[in-house]
Amino acid sequence: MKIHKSAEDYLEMILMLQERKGYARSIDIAAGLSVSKPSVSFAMKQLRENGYITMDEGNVIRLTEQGQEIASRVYRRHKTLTKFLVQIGVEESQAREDACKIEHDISSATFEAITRYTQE
Amino acid sequence: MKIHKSAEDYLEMILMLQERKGYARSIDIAAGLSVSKPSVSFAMKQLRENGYITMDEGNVIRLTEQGQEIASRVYRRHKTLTKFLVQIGVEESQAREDACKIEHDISSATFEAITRYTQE
DNA sequence: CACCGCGGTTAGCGACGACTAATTTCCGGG
DNA sequence: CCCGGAAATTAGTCGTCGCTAACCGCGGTG
Repeated sequence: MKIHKSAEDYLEMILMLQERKGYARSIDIAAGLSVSKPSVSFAMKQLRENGYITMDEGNVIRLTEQGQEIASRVYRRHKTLTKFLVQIGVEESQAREDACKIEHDISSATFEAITRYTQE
Repeated sequence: MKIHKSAEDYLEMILMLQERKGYARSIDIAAGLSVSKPSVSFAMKQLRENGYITMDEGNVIRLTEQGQEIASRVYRRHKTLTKFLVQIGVEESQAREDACKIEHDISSATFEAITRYTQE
């Protein structure tokens, strides 16, 4: 399975919810990403079938090792990009919004260059 | 009509071809973007119907004022982003590739911040 | 003059990701 | 015990974007 942008977004949101609330359910993801419940349901089915997440009886979603890896990578990019944008003068919420889109597109070379810049 | 990423790419490529070769035909666009002829044909139909381009009897494609505006904006972003990435240490061809994706996503606020940075 | 190739187009198909509407399942309170 | 609400799912639809196969029209050349 190839991981698409939307799948990365879903995995990232699961991680964010775990940090923020301690758990993640489909409904929370729908709210967090402003998509409909069925969209989340379908996406979770795909992620489940491909071994990126598990769902227990209470419908709580957990990341598998594979899922965790992707989620972490995307989330790290998200934070770094946001920080970078703020640093060059973009307003916080705008920075977050743009980071959200860019995080899926850039090569690791570019990400590393930005990381380097941000740390200076 | 809402202009999508793909439409932006087509318009940008038309502008690039005009600069590089003096004219743009569907077949050149297909080669430039690595897509099939029918994909270009269909895209040109949309752009034509929505007033972004014209095609003369020789099938040469020209940008209308509206089309020119979008193409220029995207192209400007493309160049600025590439320059920026190279500046922070990304290898040229990688920079171009990443710029190609980012150019569609960033807000004007972010673009302006990057422009500012690049000029310093 | 007949043929071939190039460029463009039409028709038909598939993947993906979103949506709405409707159904299922479960749980807590009256 | 029954009902209502919350969460998840299924079914069905749509829009975007790509593709292949097949066809059209035109111009140059043997």
